[in-house]
Amino acid sequence: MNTNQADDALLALAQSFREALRQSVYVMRRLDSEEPLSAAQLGALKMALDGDARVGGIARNLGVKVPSATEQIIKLERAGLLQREADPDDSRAVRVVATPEGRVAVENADRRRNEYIAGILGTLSQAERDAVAAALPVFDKINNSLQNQARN
Amino acid sequence: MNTNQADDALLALAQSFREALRQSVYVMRRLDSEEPLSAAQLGALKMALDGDARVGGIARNLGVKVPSATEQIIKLERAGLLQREADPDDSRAVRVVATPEGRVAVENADRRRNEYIAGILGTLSQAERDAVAAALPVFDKINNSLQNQARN
DNA sequence: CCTAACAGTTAGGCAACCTAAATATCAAGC
DNA sequence: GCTTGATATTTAGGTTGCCTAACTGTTAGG
Repeated sequence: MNTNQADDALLALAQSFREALRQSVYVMRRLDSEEPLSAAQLGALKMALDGDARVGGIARNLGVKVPSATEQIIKLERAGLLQREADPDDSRAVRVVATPEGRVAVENADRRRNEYIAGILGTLSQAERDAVAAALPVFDKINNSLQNQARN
Repeated sequence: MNTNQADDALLALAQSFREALRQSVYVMRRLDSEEPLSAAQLGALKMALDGDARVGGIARNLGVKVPSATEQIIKLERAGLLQREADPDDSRAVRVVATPEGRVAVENADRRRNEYIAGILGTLSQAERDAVAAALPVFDKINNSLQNQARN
C-alpha cells in the first residue's frame, strides 16, 4: 500500500539519518579532543561574550541542566576566561561576562575548528558542498523539533 | 581575490556545519537518554549480531579504544545480551556473539529510535527530505575524512 | 627458542552530565 | 509588612563513557 511504502521510505531515511548522527558524535569527539577549550566550555564561553548571559540561560542554550552549566562556568572562571557578577536587577541571579582573554580564546578556538573543517570541505566537489549547504537548514529544523519534543 | 572569497565561503560553510554537529550531539543525548540501551551499548551489540566480531574490531568500528569496548561488552554480557567465546583460531582473541535476547533488544532499540526520527521526518516537505537524503552520503564522506585524519 | 608484536583485561583517572538538597532572593496575597 | 511559593544558583554525590598505563597470555618471525 501507498502509506506503507511511504512509511518504509521514511524509516529507511531515519535509519541513515541516525547513522549520520552517530558518526557526528564520534567526529565531534575527535575534533575537540586535541583542543585546549572543550566543546562544553566553548559553548558556555560563547554565550558569555554577549555580556548579559545568566547561568540558567546558558544552561538552556546548551541543552543541559543548570548545575552542569555552573560547573563549566566555574572552570572557565578559574581559567580567567570569564567572570561572574551580581545581577543588579535580581540578586538571585548571576551575570556571566567574558574577559578579554576569554574573547581571544573563543576567537582562536572557533578559527582553528573552522579551518580544520574547511580543509575537509575543500576536498569535496562543488556539488557536494551545495548538497551540504542545502541540507544544513533542514538539519537545524529537525534538531529543533527533536529538542522541543524531548523537553520535559 | 578569488581564493580568499572561496576560503571565506568555505569557512562560513564550516561554521554552519560545526553548528549542526553540535546540535547533533545534543539530539543524540536526548534521543538515547530515555532508552533502555545506551548508544554505546547498542553500537557494540549490533556488531555482535554478525557473530564473528572481536573486541578489537568492535572498538575500531565504534571509534573507541579497546578498553572502552571491553567495558561495554562486559555490561552487555552481564545483561545477558551477548556472550564472549574463545576464538578457535587465535586464543588471544575473544569472539563476541549476541544472544537471542540481544538480537531482540537490538531490533526493539533500532525500531523505536527509527520510528521516533521518522515521526519528525514525516513533518518535513518532500523537498526537505530530498535535501537530507542527498546530503547524507556527503556527510558520510566528511565524517570518514575526519576520522582518518585524526587517526593516531 | 626467544623476542617482538598483538589481543584482551584490569586499574585508575577524568570530563561532562544528572538528581536532590541547601541557600538566598523575589513577588504576591492577605 | 509578613509569610509562602516560586525562582536562581550552588553544593554534594553519583553515573556513564571515555582515556592511558600496566599486566597476562598467545602468536609468529628469525
